[in-house]
Amino acid sequence: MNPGAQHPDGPAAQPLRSDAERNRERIIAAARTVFARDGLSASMASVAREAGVGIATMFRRFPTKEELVDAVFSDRMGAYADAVAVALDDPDPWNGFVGYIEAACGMQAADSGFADVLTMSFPTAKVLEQRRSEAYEAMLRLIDRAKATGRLREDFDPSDLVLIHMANAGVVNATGDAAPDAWRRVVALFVQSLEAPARGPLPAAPGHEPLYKAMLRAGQGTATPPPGKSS
Amino acid sequence: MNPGAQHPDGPAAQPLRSDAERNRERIIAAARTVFARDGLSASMASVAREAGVGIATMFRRFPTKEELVDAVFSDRMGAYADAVAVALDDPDPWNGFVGYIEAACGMQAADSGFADVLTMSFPTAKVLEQRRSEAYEAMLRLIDRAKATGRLREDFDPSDLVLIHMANAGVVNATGDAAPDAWRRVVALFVQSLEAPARGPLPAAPGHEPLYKAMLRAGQGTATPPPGKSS
DNA sequence: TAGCTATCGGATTGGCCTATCCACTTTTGC
DNA sequence: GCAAAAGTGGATAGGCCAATCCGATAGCTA
Repeated sequence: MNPGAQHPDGPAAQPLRSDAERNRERIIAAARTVFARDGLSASMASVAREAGVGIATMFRRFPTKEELVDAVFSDRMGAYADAVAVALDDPDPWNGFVGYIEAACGMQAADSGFADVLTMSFPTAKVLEQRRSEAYEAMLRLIDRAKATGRLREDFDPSDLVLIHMANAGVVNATGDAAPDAWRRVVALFVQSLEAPARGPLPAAPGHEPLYKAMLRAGQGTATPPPGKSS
Repeated sequence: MNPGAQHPDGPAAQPLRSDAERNRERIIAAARTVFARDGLSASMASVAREAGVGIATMFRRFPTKEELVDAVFSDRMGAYADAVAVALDDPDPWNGFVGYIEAACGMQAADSGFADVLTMSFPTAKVLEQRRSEAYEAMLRLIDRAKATGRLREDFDPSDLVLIHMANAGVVNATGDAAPDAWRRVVALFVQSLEAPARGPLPAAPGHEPLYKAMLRAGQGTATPPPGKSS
């Protein structure tokens, strides 16, 4: 796909040898499959198995799971950001807002790994977090536009979207293949509760810092199983 | 090896020796603590450690995790059923309904293990499932009453409560201590979307069988890590 | 109190996980 | 073609987990 330019080191720190590059792509493709099926809790070993490469190759290319997550999901997060952009183009802001929520939650339903990514934070996954924050900025505008038309309740907070993704992740993970469309009903309920006029006040939003801390903690957990943690 | 057994077989199939009974209580108390903190994914070994008993004692008393779950959560599920009963006593059915949802989700927030229990099914946990179905029956009446007053939307389905619990479990598990009250806001949104008149149609409810299958699958997973599962 | 037996709990087996090491193979540049 | 560099994957260490075995211990009953 792109010759140099892997992740953090820079555009072309050192082009990989052809077979190495091939294996790298195979690993990413395998991870896409495995993470989509099993979520981010899938093991590095299972990805290597799926890719048909040795465990060592896995760890040489992606020393931490965060780096793998970055490589696998940064483009999907790009698609997520695009969905926000599309929503911003909708002449009807409320319509755009609703369509965006449904699209975003649909992406969660289609990919367990991405469902996890949307509720976790990975500080070292630079590209991924960059895309995430692009999406976030656009989302703020989307929310403002929707509020301006008066169809989105005034007390809606951007962090509510994170909560919705956490809730949706819960539904998606719990139902899996057994009830693959259950999330649609839940999301529809959410959307209807967001339409103005509000039917009542809401408890205070958790605030960004605590939520970020929660997402961070969840992300850390993914990296390495607790080294020591007894009583 | 084990002549009588304790709970499911009857009140006192074979009274345990005093030290055994003491250990049994210690294990249950420890499990209450550990499950509340770590959810049902906590290991049997960690419960034994917390209880200060040997691993063997653990497995002798509770050969499967389901039996332990039964012993630990059947009384909490009883409290859950009581919450429904209390709600049924409320002169205002809608008020009772809303209070019940908030109480139930609050129980999830206060106990990660119980949050899991409400989204999983454990066929062999007889007492627990008995209580669950008692609660379910009462809940059906609660829903009918709330609908009869016209304040609960007509298209509300009993299975929606399961979905709400799955969503709430997602929020509770994701936020943890970092944002301990986030669930309140999510639940408030849900409640407002349930009040009549409905603001729009909903996608079809998933139906009980698929949801039950989902809960069953989740419960199975808890018992034993997949014996074999490669591609 | 004495002996029988239920019960205890550490050691152990076998599985899966993360992570590293090192002898062998492939690619690349000349 | 050929050698050096880059890359590969199996073996392996160390950890946690479920589950079982068996010598030691503690409770119960006569």
